[in-house]
Amino acid sequence: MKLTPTMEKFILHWGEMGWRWGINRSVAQVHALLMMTTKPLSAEEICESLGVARSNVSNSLKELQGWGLVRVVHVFGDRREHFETLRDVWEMFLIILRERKKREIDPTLQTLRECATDAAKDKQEPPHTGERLAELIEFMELSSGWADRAQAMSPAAAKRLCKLGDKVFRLVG
Amino acid sequence: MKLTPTMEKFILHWGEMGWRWGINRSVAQVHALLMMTTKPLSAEEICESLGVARSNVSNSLKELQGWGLVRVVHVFGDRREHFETLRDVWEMFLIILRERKKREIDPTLQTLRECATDAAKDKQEPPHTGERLAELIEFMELSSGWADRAQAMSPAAAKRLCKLGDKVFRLVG
DNA sequence: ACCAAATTTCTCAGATAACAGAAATAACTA
DNA sequence: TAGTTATTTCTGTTATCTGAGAAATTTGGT
Repeated sequence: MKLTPTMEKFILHWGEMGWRWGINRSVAQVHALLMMTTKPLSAEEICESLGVARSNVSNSLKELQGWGLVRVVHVFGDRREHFETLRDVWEMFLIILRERKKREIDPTLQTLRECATDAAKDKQEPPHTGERLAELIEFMELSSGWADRAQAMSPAAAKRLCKLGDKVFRLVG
Repeated sequence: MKLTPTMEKFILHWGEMGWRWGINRSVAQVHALLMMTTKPLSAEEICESLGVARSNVSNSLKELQGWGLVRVVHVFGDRREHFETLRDVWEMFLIILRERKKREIDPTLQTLRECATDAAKDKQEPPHTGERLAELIEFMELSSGWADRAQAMSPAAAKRLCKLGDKVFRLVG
């Protein structure tokens, strides 16, 4: 698996971007590599292609499987596990949306609600604390609702919705 | 500026969440603190409240001003600069959207396009590389378009759109 | 111009995360 | 069951990030 210059460039950039969004660089790079290859790769091949340690690849693949972005595939005549990522960008997007909602929005909403009830009980608490929290909660609840509806869509429907473009925004002038 | 338990809890959580999205913990904490206070705070006060070094606060505030999330305010009879964040969650959201688009989506789109033209030139490049890149580019372009339209909205319009909820999704069945 | 206060920049230490390599475990084959 | 290969877990090192404190600079007042 010798990488072409184009692939290298893409992998480097994807790693960097993933990192900016709180994803480990190696994890993002493994994902990028799998996106660029059609055939499933063994851990060994990923390792060689990216020039990172075997153990690192193993952990990155586990992480990506945890996100549901990478699947194990078996190849005839080969004991080793092979790995592939989803081929549909839209499906990937919806999965990431679902996971980040579960991992970040839901817990945040819960914390905010706890804070709000605490603030309501505690007489020491200045009144604006509750107000600010209420605004945040409203925002997060609406985001949460959108995320739920979005992830309930098929990838094709998501694509269609995006393509509607201006029509959607015209709903609110 | 003694913090109430509720504020502390919120600040800790916001710091953690910001960190998961690639924002420095202190930066997110300063932001959280400013969200929870109505009156503008001096760097000194922020420093004491959060128990971090003065220099750290200085840098965090610079970072937040770079995002456009924090503004300098002057207070009568006080030489020192005071800081406040936006009071509207929706406006904050739109600003973050705009910034992240500028910092991450736009450069990614540019890199992807460069990769695509490189791949088209290079005869060594397997054909599926170009196909995959084209899919990614389409996705990023649509995202980019949505982000542009969203950031062109007023915060109030954004809120209205979110509240429409199901109606939007029914556009695509 | 000088002094004092405020702010920023610089440097360095500590904490954390990333990663390589070794060791251990598991899975398959004969 | 022994031997081989694949995979994971563990451990220690390296790199990176974070943030404190000092030093330098800027700003404002007299």
